[in-house]
Amino acid sequence: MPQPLQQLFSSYMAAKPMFKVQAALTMAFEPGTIPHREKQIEDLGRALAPALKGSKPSNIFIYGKTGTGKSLVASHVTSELAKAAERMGQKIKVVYINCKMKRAADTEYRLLASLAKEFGREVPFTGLPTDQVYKVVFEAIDSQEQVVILVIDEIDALVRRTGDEILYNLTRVNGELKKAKVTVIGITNDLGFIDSLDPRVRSSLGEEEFVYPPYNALQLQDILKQRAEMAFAPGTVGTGVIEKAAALAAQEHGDARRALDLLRVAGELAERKGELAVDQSHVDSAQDKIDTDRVLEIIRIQPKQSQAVLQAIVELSAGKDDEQNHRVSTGVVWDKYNRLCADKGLKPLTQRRVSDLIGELDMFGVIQARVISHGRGGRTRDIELALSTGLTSKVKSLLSQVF
DNA sequence: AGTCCACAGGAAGGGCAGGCGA
DNA sequence: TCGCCTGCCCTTCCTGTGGACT
Repeated sequence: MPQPLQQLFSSYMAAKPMFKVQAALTMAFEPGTIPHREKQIEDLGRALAPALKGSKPSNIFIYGKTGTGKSLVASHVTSELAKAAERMGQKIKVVYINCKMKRAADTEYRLLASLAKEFGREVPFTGLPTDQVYKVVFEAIDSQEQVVILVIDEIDALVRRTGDEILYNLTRVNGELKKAKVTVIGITNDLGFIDSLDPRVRSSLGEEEFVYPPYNALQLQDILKQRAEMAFAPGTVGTGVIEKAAALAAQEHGDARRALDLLRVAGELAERKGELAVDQSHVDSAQDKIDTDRVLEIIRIQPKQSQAVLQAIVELSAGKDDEQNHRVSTGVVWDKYNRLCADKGLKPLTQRRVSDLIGELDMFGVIQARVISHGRGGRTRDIELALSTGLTSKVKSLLSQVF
């Protein structure tokens, strides 16, 4: 092995470690206390307390933007509840399901299959009629006297994909159960979500509603201080680092997840450079790195057709500044995409489908597509790349590897 | 006020792969 | 092996629409 590499490894091992417990800077980590969510914890606890007497708590809906502590509070309160129940000899089972988890709970069937699994029943990945899976799940739940608290995180993702029938069925489940009782806690970051539901589902699921406000910069600082103390070795966090990470995250609608990511990545960058402490410049670099990594990862995992649509948009945006300065509309993208497909021997999709793919890319934040009417020029989307110049070139080289 | 464009976007359904029980 | 069921991706067909133009 070459000598420089040996040196690198030795100095890496000799360096004082920056992190004590790096996991403390992730959302999944549960700190003992949750700052600035005392009221929300108490409210939720109060709402769920009837379960300790064996009665069914109201169904609950929790709203709040990303990183406002919804999932954290829900998991904290439900696990404390489960502990209390154990102490008091009451049977409470908490099931947490995240609907954004690919291939776990993003369709009605998969959600039911995951539920069945939680209760120790195996259901094949696919193949069974849905009503049979419902039957398996209901039987499993009703196998003993218990209160089941079903926490469905990112519930809007599930409903968007599969419709609200599943929620209707879940909220009506109590009529069919003899021994067990089921309470549903729905968590979403889509504030308009409940309005889009069937009125019957809305009234039964939204028996209690809580809205979690975003954190402000000062609150984010408290959260970061608490986590940084657990995560970093003493004296490794420079002055102003926490304040800066908190301020940047507060600009993005008070997202605690973002704040934690910034701090963690800043620490990783500093450690990789072999520095003794994190300083404010590392937070800036972390901001860039997080954005870049997220976008590139999204693009990388897109299906080929979606990548081809993006490639068409990238090429059109590149030619936008010179003489033609044409609008990039759905039709223009579709033409370009068709030519690209012909070049690469890819079977082109219909305009209808491409229109949906454009919508998806917009949702991911890779492009910006606004529906706009040009009068007789028709109604279409105005499409532009939503990437910084540096990122655009990285995206280009990523796409050129694919095509 | 009416027309008309270039789509948006909803609804229905086809075809496929994965998986079941008979 | 066959018939049946599912999710997923896609096409086909359709109605709806904002605003420039007549």
